[in-house]
Amino acid sequence: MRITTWNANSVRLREAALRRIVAEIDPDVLCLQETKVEDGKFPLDLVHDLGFPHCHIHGQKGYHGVAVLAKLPLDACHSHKWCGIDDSRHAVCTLAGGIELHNLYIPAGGDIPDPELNPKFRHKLAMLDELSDWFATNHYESRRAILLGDLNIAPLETDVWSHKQLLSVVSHTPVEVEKLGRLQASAGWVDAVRAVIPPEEKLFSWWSYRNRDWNASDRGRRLDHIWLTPALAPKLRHADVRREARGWEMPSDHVPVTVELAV
DNA sequence: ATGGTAGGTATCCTA
Repeated sequence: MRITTWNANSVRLREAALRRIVAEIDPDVLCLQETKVEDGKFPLDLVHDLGFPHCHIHGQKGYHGVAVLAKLPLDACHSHKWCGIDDSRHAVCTLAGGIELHNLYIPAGGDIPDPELNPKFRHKLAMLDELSDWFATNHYESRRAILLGDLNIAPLETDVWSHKQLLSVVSHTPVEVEKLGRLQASAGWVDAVRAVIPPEEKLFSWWSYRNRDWNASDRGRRLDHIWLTPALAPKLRHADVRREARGWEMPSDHVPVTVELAV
């Protein structure tokens, strides 16, 4: 089973990219973030045409929005609200075989890395805390589950183009990395991509639109992740971060990240 | 140190 996560940055503008993801990666489950569309306007015809008869969409007008597209049936689809804010940032589905999939879009957190001064950064840290408590309380460590999505944090030094220059840039600050570590510990989540691609290698999944030549300057960050609970980790067979997708026509600023599981 | 681009919505917010 191949599972792909991709921050589409507006699903309605990415028909060509979606067709390419299906043609070149062929995921069984495709999880999207930043769909930026309310459910009534989600391009369902395209989803079915792409070969996904099943989906769980959870969107809102203009901002955020997550979706799970699947070749096989999805059970117990629902969504979560965090920090008392009704943003569309989390979709949950159970895959055939009883694997629970959590598709997350963590807040980017604004520009100022100070929770006192910046409510968006405060929200980001608070959501990480709530998620950590929730996964620990519900004993996910003993379950078969997948947590993936745009977590908007690059935890390792090799997950950013310059560790030193990004230490006070939101996405790589020590306080965020510590809280992401706490979330990872909440169920013993295994970073599936880094289990395949050595942590010593630089690896990015996002490049800003603001760089004139993203490929040459290569000022990227690894913001998109796929994690597995310990029970599922032995099933991991392959992982792929599709860097070339950043160079496609009408690209998202994020590229697809995929794992293959022997289930 | 600054500003650069993209997307959605309504002319400014977010990333």
